[in-house]
Amino acid sequence: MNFFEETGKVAIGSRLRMLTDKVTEDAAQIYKLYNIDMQPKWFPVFYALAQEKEKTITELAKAIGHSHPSVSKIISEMLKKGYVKESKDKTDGRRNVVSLSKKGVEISEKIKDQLIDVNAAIEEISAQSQNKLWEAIGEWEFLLEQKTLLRRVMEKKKERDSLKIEIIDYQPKYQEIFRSLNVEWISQYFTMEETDYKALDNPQGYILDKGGFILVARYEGEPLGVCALVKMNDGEYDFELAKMAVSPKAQGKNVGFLLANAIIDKARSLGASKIYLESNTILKPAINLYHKLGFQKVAGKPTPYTRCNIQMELVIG
Amino acid sequence: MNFFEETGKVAIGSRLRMLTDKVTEDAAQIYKLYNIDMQPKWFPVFYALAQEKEKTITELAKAIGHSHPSVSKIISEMLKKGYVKESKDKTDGRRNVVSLSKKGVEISEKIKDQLIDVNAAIEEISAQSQNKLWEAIGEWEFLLEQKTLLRRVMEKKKERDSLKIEIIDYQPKYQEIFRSLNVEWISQYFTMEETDYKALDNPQGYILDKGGFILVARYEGEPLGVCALVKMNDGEYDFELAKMAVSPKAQGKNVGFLLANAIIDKARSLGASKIYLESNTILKPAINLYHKLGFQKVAGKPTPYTRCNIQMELVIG
DNA sequence: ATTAATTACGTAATCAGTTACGCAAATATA
DNA sequence: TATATTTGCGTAACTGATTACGTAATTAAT
Repeated sequence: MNFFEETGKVAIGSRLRMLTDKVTEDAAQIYKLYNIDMQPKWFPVFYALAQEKEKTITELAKAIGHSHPSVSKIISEMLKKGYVKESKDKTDGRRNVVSLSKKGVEISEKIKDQLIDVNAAIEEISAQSQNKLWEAIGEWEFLLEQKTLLRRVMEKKKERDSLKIEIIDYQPKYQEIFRSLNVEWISQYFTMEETDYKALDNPQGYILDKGGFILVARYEGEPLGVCALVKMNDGEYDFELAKMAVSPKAQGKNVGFLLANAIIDKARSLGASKIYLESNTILKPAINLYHKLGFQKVAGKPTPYTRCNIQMELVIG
Repeated sequence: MNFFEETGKVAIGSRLRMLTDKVTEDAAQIYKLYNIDMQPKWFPVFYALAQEKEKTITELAKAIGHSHPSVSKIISEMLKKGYVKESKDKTDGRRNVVSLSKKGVEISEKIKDQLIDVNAAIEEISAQSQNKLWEAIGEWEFLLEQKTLLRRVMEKKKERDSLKIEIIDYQPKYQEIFRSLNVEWISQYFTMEETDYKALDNPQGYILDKGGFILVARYEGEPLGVCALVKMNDGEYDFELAKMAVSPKAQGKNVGFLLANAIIDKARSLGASKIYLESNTILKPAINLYHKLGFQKVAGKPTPYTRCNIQMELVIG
């Protein structure tokens, strides 16, 4: 089980928490050292009020990055100590405008020395370290703002999954999976049609022998996606992309994208210049995928499928 | 009140907390992404067990840096899920030995991919930043281990206070404070003696005119500490350090140290080679101070004070 | 062999935050 | 003008941690 030993950096969350605790734990005693009767958790609110004089509960919450009930509670505690005073906003009766009381302003005077010393202590630690914590936090905040950890992990997962997916040529043993995967989604959203059965029951005769191709996507050896390139006897298009199906088991693994990409490559290698496809706008993820791949909406082509309500083409560059 | 604007770095605690929150908040969803039924708070325990196979509650608590009740609760939750199993230690009936169950081991297999991806995501963030958070945390942990934030702040306070303290020569207007500060501590711990009154009621005649000195420490203009150097008619010692008194108001401000240091300098500038003093072991802070200044215990000198149970001397280098 | 101190650990109470919810005031919309 | 939506904020319930405390087992000291 020593696999875990190599995955150290996932512990960054824990390490951050522990450091936060260590930095924070002395706070109460530091106030005592300066004879200031204040709870550490009040400080951000206090600080915000000292800077801005007047603020409503919600403004304070936003300023210090807490929820408003948290601020509400803190204010009621500080009120009991007489450090702040409340007053209703004249023009907006919902707002509770909070400001430091005379006693609060006195405390803010007393606290100055403490802030100077704490600041000096932190600067000392910074000066003694090679790596700048303050700046590093800033960078992490920025980077996580740009893209959350969840999103980054999702990308990494997709990347790694892609490596596990192999796209291979159709073989007769895949006829069953080719059929079942397609039947699954077609009958989920629509009903199977005559033309479907022709292609799915006899891919060899109906697709391959006519100059088309079928590709299969395998994930860890298991076939979980299929896609066909049907030769078209048409002056305009070389192939039709059809019978694309991915198992629900493989959802979110990028199988559709890899499969479609491979089939386009195949068409390109065969000298095709234009690919056609038919779909239905109910199938939003599919439409998005086609769009991402460069397909553009076209109209006017006759189709044997009743479920077709959108037609698209891709000009191969 | 824009003073506060300049004291930015005290906010390091808040910034750390917020970053911790941000890094942590996606955790639950990341588990969901991999279809792993686990609460984020279980992970450290899980991880520790995956590395070491068997551990008691207390060992786990130490390993993950939580309190033991916290681990106790987590284990009982994981037990309900069937991820761990408990068993009493045979040789020590108090110990609750915990290990992963079969189901737990299965989860640990499933979780590997997730760890790889999370790790990759964190490495990506690290690679995109100039400042190294991971290393910076390590340095801070080390530095705070060496000396806590509280201790550092205390030092800064002392430094700053020292600057505010001035040591000046005795003037007649300080006779009252010289008397009252000494009476205060003497009568708190002992009773005033004949010799005390002589010196305190008439410092001019009893100390200064005989070739002695008195120094006064002022904190923000207010006299809060006194110390005398009494000329001795003795073949061995030049002066006696006596009547040192610091107001309780100035406790913790290093006044005693500065005062004693100044009086030793005074003696040195007068060509003294040995200073003597008398005290009582009840007065621990005072004895510590004398020790810190280099005074050594001696014995055998006759003394007029009944409260004296320790005698010390300093050889001036 | 008692007695005292220490250790392991579970339960209870507490704490500092959160989310959920509901009321009232203000604002937007029909 | 009536009605719906949004906003401000307080209360309540929950969460993940803590400290405090009690009990039982072990170890040390007399």
